[in-house]
Amino acid sequence: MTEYPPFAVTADLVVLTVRATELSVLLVRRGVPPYQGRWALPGGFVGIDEDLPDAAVRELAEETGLAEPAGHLEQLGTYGRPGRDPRGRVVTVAWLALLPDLSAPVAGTDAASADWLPVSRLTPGQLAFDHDRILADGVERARAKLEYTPLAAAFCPPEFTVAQLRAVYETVWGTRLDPRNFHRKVTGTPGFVEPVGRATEGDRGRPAQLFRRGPAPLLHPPMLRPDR
Amino acid sequence: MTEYPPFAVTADLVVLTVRATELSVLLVRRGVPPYQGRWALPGGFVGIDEDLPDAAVRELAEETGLAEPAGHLEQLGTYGRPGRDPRGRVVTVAWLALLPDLSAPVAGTDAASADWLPVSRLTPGQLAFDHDRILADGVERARAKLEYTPLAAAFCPPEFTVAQLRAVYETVWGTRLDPRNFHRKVTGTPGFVEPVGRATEGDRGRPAQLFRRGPAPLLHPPMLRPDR
DNA sequence: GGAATAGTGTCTGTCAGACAATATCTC
DNA sequence: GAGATATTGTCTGACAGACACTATTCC
Repeated sequence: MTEYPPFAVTADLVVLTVRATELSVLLVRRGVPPYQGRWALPGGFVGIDEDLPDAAVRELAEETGLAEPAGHLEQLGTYGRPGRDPRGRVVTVAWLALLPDLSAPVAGTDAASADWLPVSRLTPGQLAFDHDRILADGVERARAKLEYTPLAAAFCPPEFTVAQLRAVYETVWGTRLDPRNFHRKVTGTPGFVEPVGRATEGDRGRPAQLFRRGPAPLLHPPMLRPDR
Repeated sequence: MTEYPPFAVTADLVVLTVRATELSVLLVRRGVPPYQGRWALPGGFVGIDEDLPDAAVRELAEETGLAEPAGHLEQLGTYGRPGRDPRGRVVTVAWLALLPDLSAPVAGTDAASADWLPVSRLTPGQLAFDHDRILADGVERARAKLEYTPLAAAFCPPEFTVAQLRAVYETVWGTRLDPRNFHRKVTGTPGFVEPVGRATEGDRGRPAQLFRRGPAPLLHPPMLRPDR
């Protein structure tokens, strides 16, 4: 392999969640140069014998203390502009993870502090490397995928109400949706959600039915985003 | 950089076109091991100072003798399973290109022979490396994108008729579409296509109006694929 | 004129947006 | 009961599928 230009390959993660009406991203504060002290996407180098998805799952587990089963993980894209990392030629494979609100403090094994930050409160140029761009691409991918996949449920706990699911759409899209039309759409699309048979208790108002994520891989017809 | 595991990075291309009612892919016959004599996606190593999109454009130009302007090029995904390349740890960034039918023989600078092969006539396991999988992902991406983008026009020459555009959809999707409903949909969706003001001549039947690709980046509402 | 292809108009069913009405809880 | 939230139902307009019909060319 000495005949081919040597690259380093990293796996970086755009981990999104919905908490308290804010779309938030998991960021770590860098403890070492380059970009020491700056916020960055969690990630790290891919092992020479490690498969790419395995590296992403490993980094996710290391940074969130969470195994993958809940939520959703998919490849987002690969970023490799020369000069994007001052340490050398580093190509990063970025992954998009959608998780329910963990609320519990993020127990990363890394010494560096990690925290959830609302996407709306980040300013361009605030993140290390080209992570602004990667984050923007991840958010846009998530917004688009809510339209034609049942992936919004990945932001919810295993059992959720229609209102919780609607809050996900409203938060990620930054719009308001009519609760009645949304309810009809969600419960009327085959395979989107499945009724659990139980209802919430103790909240204000009429108890809401609980649902689980359904088996449909795609939404037909899609959930339409207002405007556009 | 000696502290990080060394990878080789390649750029591979899924170049699709529509010719004579067949969705076809540009393949090269490998002249050297590994997989000598087998068909493979065109591609090659990324230079140590070369940006990833530049490498894709360069490979496309080398293999097709064509500058990019016509058609469409986007990143498809990155494949890096250990063992996918017997030469060592090679991660490949795959790109999807959609081009009009060049018809002219492919004038690649590579000595290896290159040719267009109908996607439908390839059998699993026929391609080198994991290129079967990459090709399948590319075809699926193209099929999906025809639904919600005006990208079908990337398969057409700069000026085209509604019937030509319909033939693209029918070929890529493998379905038949009602010419009258299709015409209404295409001409009625703002920004999909723009009339040139001239018509075809010399063909059998009533002359058809010519159109150019319109400015809309997305189709709203989408073009619906029959069944599903 | 006949065959072929382009384009328009009509009917109907599906579905989204607007919103009234009802159900069932907490306080 | 008042307030809040969930759920059902109704009306209407947009649009896709089916398909009759007209327009314009080549032969």
